[in-house]
Amino acid sequence: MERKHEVSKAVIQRLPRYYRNICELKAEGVQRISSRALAERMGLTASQIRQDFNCFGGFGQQGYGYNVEKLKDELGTILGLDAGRTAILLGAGNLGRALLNNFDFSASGFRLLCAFDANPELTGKSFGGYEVRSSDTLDAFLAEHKPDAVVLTIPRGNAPEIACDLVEHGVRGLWNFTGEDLHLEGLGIPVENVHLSDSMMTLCHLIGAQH
Amino acid sequence: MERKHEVSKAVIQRLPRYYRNICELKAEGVQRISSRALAERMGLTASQIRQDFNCFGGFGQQGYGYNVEKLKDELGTILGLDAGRTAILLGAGNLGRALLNNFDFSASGFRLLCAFDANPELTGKSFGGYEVRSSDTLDAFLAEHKPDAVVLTIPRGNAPEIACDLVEHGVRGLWNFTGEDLHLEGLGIPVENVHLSDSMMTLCHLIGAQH
DNA sequence: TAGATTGTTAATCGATTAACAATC
DNA sequence: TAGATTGTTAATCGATTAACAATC
Repeated sequence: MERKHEVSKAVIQRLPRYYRNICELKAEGVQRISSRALAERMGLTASQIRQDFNCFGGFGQQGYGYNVEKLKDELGTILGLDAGRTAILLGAGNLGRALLNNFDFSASGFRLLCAFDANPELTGKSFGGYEVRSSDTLDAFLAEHKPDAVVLTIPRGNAPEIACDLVEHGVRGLWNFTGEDLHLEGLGIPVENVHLSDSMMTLCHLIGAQH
Repeated sequence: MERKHEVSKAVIQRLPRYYRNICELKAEGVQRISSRALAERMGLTASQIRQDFNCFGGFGQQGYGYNVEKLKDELGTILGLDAGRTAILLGAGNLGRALLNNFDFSASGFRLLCAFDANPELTGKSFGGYEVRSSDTLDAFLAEHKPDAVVLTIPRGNAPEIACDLVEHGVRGLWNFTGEDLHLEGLGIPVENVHLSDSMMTLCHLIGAQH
């Protein structure tokens, strides 16, 4: 279970997809699966799957394969889905409200505590069951509840300053939708910069590149 | 401008990010930039940038660097943003409506024609200026307007069948939000499978992996 | 036991980086 | 011209695949 050396970024980025597929298998009632069968299902090679899993210590069994239930638990633990992480959302505009209303935070390992917005008209309202509080109360909230992560759905502009400020107040990770890439790896703070348009542009390119 | 051999997936996935940064530079009034300066800004190496750009033919100038305006145009053309692609959206539920209301399709190279939904209560309504039509009229619409891409925001379940059906009706690319990975590369159809939760799970893992 | 499939080492492949001649 | 910076080839690095001994 202890990982040897550093696990490469390529492997880590495949973990959620593994987890998703294993959850599907479990839902389908499958109890065990070989690297070969999983590879076929996911469009990977069996070798790669075994290499990837072994970054975190072997949890298969020779001659048998992988127990689906156990694998799901192991992957969930590696991803930290059971670590009880907490998050808040900053910026309850269109995008922020869409996430509050629709995104299943708990399925991604986070308990969302509440949202914050500078617009006083939103204060006290709720979306998706999450209360919007005044930005004025943010610092006090951070000090008291120490959320692990912040979902940044504020407009771009002063995003870098706000991000630094959050980190200084103890925030340990950012899910950044501002459109402005943030890089706090130097501070040891992971950031996921989300750019939906990147994937749509890639599609645009690939459509043109069709033979 | 003609590309030699096949351009690797790694390069293609960096294109939107290049484009974004070059647009920012142009907005800042910068007229030329060297691979070195761009590398510093983006956290890459100058070597990689030159290699990447040269996949599509050199558009720099020795001793000078890259002209920002020209680079923006070249990257835009490579991405196909000026190719006049069209798209429709299928499934005007919460997620579909959030995209209709908020996502800037034209900035990603697509003119969104309209949306479709099976729910008759939505027929005729508009979101973000896009009309929702009855799914019953979809096939006729596809035959007449031949959109290049479909934004799939229907619930998962029969997504694979619907995807195949769309492709048979001439659709050339999918932006897939159903949560169920679609792989139509075998048919030569590019698909962008979007999983927002993957990035949130990765963040969850990385927060736990902090030293 | 025999068959199957893992864990792990070695080989291959591809992508990134370094170096430098070409040239603006 | 001299200086700067590209385009491109060669070297390095890392990730993927193949192979196989270990073992359930």
